[in-house]
Amino acid sequence: MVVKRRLNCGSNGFDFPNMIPKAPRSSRRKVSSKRDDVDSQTSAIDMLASLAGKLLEESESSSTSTYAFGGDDHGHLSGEIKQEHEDVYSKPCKSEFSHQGNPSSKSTSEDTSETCLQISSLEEDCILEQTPVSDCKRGRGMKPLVRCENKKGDCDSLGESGGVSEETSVVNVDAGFEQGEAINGLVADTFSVKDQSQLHVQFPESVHLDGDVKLPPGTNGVPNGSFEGYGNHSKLVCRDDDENYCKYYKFSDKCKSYRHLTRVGNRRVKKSMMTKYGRAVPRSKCFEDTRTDGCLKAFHRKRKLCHGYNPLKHETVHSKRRLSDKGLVFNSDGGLSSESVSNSPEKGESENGVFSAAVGLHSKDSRVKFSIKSLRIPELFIEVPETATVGSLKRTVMEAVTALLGDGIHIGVLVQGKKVRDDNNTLSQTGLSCRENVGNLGFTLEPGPEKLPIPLCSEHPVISMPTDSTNLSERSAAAPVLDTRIAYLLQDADPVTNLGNCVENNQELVPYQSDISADEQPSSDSRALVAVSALEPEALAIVPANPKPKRTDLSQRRTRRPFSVTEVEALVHAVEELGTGRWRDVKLRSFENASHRTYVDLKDKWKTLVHTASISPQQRRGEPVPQELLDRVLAAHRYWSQHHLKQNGKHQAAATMAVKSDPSM
DNA sequence: GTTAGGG
DNA sequence: CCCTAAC
Repeated sequence: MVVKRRLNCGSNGFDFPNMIPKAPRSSRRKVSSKRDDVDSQTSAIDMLASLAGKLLEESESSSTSTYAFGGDDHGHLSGEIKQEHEDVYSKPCKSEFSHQGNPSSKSTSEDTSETCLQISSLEEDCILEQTPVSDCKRGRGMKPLVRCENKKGDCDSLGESGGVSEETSVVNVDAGFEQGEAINGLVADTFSVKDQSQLHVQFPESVHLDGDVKLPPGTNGVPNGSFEGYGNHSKLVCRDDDENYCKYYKFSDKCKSYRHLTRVGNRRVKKSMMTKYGRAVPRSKCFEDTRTDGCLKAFHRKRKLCHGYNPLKHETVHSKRRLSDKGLVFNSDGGLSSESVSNSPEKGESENGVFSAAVGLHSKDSRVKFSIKSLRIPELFIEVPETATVGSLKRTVMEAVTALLGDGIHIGVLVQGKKVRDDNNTLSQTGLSCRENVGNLGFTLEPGPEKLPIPLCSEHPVISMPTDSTNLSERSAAAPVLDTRIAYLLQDADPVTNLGNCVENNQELVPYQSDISADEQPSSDSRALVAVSALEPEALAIVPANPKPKRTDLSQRRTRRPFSVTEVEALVHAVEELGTGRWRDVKLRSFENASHRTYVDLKDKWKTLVHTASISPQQRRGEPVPQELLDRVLAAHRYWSQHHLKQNGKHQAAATMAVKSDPSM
């Protein structure tokens, strides 16, 4: 049988954690009062659960996986998860998965009595498919195999739809990445983009399951990884005993089936509904905020919530792109680390991530022909919230790649490891006229040079090591406050000398926004993004092939970049001296290097500061601004309000005087 | 291009 | 942060 269920989660696709039922419906209602309307719909999760339940019911003694659910007094689930190492693909599913109400299921799986639950996230929709194992083995994008064992019947969905009362929930997720790279806890393996590009999917520590996840001895999984890769499959085990987390987000509307079931080990977690590069939230669908802290409410209030607006404070999708081990790392928490860029496109290094510029160079007559096999996309590090769906992940990657190749990226040329900066030189002048140069030519993808960010300040001189790819995620995870998006700085080293240096500037990058991207990116040359190793003519077309990234709507709005206290202080100070109404001067005076702060921004910020200072502290949100600063804001505001009046009066008076004294006027 | 103010 | 009007 093939149970195909469209969850209509829009671009959200699946929320794996949410696929695991965890609490009795009764208790869940407590968590979410708006679930009633959901119950009427047979959720895909129920389906999943039932299948998994069946499966596990039968193999409960097999102890391949034990997810003991237990409910606490609050209806929370508790339990432990043990990793299952059996390869679901190498092994036939052991359950019959005959789902009630879907007798047909048996027919298809009759021969083997094996059925796997196949979940495909396609395009805008989420599709759950219950298919025979054989189908499960088909190489498709993402094929999570879900097995659920629901102990104590806490997995109501399981029990309900599957008639199973005791089982364990284990979601085996076949990452489905090319070549079966598995998502592995914090770091998913490479994601092949055009064979060579790599995409590392990182799940922030914050979204990892807490210590209740037990890994069997010998497991090399990440302790708190929500995904543990093994072989070609990543297993996702979730445990939910935290109501808060459960309530964190909930798809409303059509996405009700997706509830966040995982628990986060600590509160440093940033939850995100949006991806950096794309949307974790379907454009046409919104999350239902069930929290009371207003954190999300504020977000939700944004009218463009579902239209690509990125609430940075909730962002956990960290998109980074870097040049192999020494490249750039873009991350969503405002950081961009320009790791030492390999300036020597040596051949044969593609395996370990070093981009190679294996560009075929042929010299015929006076013509030089290039054959670029493929353009390599730099490593893309994308940190997504566990609530992100596979579909959104795909889109995120796609958008990231698209953005990379968009007009925000320029092509750089490397000859013998050196960047050719003079575009006016001929190839022969550059040394590209003979066969000896084959292999010495490289191309890089780099941000446009026209917009170079400038160091804002040195308050957060965070420097990460080139290979410290996890540092960013850790740092973000460790961010004490949800919206600790600091205004990072950037060491604007000379592009040339920058090569080989490790530089991080925490400029926020929004690659999918070409304008922003280009704007934010530090020195261009140091940010060579990609190099090539190529050879397929069509690959070359990649660059021009993406003339129109989906940024039409995404680039509409700039990324929100909350002012840091430091910035506020600088603003206040400037206004104190210059007064309001001279925003351009304020900008030039104190934010000249903050390319992302326009004088309009400063003006707006001042406006909000005045407002903030006027309201009670309880009503304030976001990163708290020292009262001292707010006091100064009010003082300055008052002062200049009067002062302006005086000035205006003077000016008017002066003007009047001038008119009167000047007959020509 | 700036500034001011509403959204 | 966006948009627009006004200068």
